[in-house]
Amino acid sequence: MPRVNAEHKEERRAQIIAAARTCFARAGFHRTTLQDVFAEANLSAGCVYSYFKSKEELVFAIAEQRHQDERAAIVEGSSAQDPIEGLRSIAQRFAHDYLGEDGLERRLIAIQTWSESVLNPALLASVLEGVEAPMRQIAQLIRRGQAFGKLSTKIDPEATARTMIAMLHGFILQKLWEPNLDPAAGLAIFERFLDSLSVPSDSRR
Amino acid sequence: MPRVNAEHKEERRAQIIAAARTCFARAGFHRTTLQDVFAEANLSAGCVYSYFKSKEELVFAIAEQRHQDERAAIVEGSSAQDPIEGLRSIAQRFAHDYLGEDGLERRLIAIQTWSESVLNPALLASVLEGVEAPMRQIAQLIRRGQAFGKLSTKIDPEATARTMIAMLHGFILQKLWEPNLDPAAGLAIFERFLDSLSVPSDSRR
Amino acid sequence: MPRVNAEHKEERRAQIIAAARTCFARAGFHRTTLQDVFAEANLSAGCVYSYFKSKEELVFAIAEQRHQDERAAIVEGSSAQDPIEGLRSIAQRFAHDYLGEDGLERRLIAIQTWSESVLNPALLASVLEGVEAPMRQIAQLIRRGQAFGKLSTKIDPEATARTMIAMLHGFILQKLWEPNLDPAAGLAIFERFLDSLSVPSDSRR
Amino acid sequence: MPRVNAEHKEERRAQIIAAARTCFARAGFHRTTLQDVFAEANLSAGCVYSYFKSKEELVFAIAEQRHQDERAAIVEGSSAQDPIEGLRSIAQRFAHDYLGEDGLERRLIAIQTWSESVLNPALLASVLEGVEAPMRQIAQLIRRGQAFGKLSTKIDPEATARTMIAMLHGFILQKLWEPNLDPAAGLAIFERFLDSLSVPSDSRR
DNA sequence: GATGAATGAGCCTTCATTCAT
DNA sequence: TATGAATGAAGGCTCATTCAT
Repeated sequence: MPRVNAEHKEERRAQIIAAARTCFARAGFHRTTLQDVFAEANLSAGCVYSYFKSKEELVFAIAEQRHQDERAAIVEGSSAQDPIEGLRSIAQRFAHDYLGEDGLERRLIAIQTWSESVLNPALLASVLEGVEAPMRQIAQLIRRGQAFGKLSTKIDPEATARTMIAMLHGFILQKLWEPNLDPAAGLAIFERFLDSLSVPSDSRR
Repeated sequence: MPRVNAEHKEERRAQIIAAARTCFARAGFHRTTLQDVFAEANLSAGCVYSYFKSKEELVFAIAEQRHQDERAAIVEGSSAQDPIEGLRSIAQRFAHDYLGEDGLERRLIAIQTWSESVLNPALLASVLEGVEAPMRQIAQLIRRGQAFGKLSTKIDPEATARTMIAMLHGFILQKLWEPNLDPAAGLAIFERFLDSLSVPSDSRR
Repeated sequence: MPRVNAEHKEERRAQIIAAARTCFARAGFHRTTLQDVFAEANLSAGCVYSYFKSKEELVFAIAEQRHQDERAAIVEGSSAQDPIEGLRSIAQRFAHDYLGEDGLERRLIAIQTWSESVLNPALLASVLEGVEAPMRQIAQLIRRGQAFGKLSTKIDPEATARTMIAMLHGFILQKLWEPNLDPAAGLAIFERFLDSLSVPSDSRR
Repeated sequence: MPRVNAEHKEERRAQIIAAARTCFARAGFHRTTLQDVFAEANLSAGCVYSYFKSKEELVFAIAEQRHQDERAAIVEGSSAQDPIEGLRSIAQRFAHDYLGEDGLERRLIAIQTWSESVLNPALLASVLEGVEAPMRQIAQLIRRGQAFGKLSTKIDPEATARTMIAMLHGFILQKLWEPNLDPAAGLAIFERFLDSLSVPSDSRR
């Protein structure tokens, strides 16, 4: 029995995924050949194929990984005591990860995934879950904010959450198109948006 | 006679672009083969090639057409007397075109174009112009609204315009992922957002 | 409209099939690469693929062609007045085509087809029809021979036909294994076999 | 201890050959991958490779095994006192092994081997020996039958033996194509054929 | 001896593009 | 101008074989 265990396999998987992310971010899913990935990962075709049985599966694995990361980000925010702080925390976390200077690869993978998802049901399911999980958490935080009297009860938690997500996604696109865009301006708007949802008496910051 | 030729050429171009849009919406840029387009357009390979000298050029032409349509939409909105009404009009026009039930093809083409643009400088230039032209118009309307005392002078016209666009794009993505999504809820939020930008005394509608 | 008509297409098809037969006879279905066929046919990959949409289809087309040829051979024999002469004629025709010195390619294709047919239902159907059509014709001739009092009524026409086919196939195998084998000896045996089926009074030759 | 090792090695070899036969019968030589064989044998790649140094060698070993079995069958028949009984015994033994309901795997291996042998000199040598050894034995029996006055001296012992083998092989093919075929009818014909070779006075059974 | 992860040459197939008619 | 048969480079994927453990 060779000295290869589950841990080694997990490392290889990660190595392949990392290489694929690099390639996909550089050239997109379709323009990236698997040869590119093999070269980037320093692995042979056969080896990569023993971990992912098609290019599609590799694409899917990368989408899944993205959503796992996002879920982790949300859990953090949801644990905040103050729901407003929770919202702010989630927004900042996402803004940092996706709009920050280090987020380029993430952004590039994101848009590829979005674009691919509309033509690939399996990917769509993954993207949907990745979008809806945060949406539910945000709506939940809003509801808690309303219960605590900190957010206006006139707003619809679901629609508001949806809008927040829309703004984030829209900013991701803009940051891709204009790499020098300062995400701070966007965040400021977001704060103002949050404020607009707050109960009048509570105008702050 | 040259007029007839020019007209005929323009018709053929339109016919090819329409066929390509249909194909691209159905299967994406990369999964669509030019033979698919030839079949959809009922034209031969050679004929299509005499109008577009590569697949890339066809993709580019479609992106351009998209932005021409959008520019037309904006001009309408900018001509409104009341800047707030102008903003609302632009928002509704975009919402109708991109979020309505008939907008599916447009949405599919849009996301393909966005995704492609980050890897294709020529396309990026086209997309950028298509995004920034509306943004400038909206910022201009906001500035006029501020000048008329209808919008708070505390807001940054550019950042706000950027946010409006971001929300629209984000909703386009969501409508692609959840085709049954009712954009009305999102629009309501948008209205509330607009309201939040208005001067306090002026709470309306 | 280019100067290409149905006739031209039929010629190309034949050209490809001929090249494929040559390759398959030389190296077998599995060891033959399509590149080999392209080279032998002096055609590009794309061109061949516009006539046969997979390697399997090419294999199938060759099996079909074989059976069409055989059917033609049978029709000849069936038209003979004397049923015994008809049987002899069919046997000689098959012996000439499959056991003669020019029949090497045919034999090689035959055994490849047989071997492949047991693992490929579509091919099996083709082979079965190719075997059973002659079998039916032979049985029919035997029955006519019995009716004319020239063949013993004790023999089962179907089983006898089956046995004649079995002998032919078996000789094809032997001729493949021993290329110098003289098929005349086999034919002589066949004659003796025919005699053994004849009514006693009629011992001849 | 060396005895144990040799025994163990022989067992492993047999285990591998059995697994390979199963796979080859299921999918043919070419469609069977060695990984299929590893799985069927429950052995690792390295282990199998220490017994057979290539796929081709495995194929060859299987062909050899087949002929060893056949030789055993013949020895039995040759030991009969009565040459006619000896012929009948050999025929029945082969018919049972290759045409019986349990003979499917054997038939499938046989046709694969035949087909492969025409393209593989080493295999051809093995097949030839496998075919000619029985043929010689049968011819010998016929000659004994003639010497004993039980078979017509007009027949050519070699050609007749060859014909008997041809019939058997032909029936094997037919049984592969029509699995429900009852070989009894064929055997009856064979008996009649044998009878036809007998001296007239001796019409029996 | 046994393991099985890894290798990489090479196969089948696709499709953007060309050009003789 | 229009046709569509033909091209051929290149991509996804397989699988016989090796070798460090």
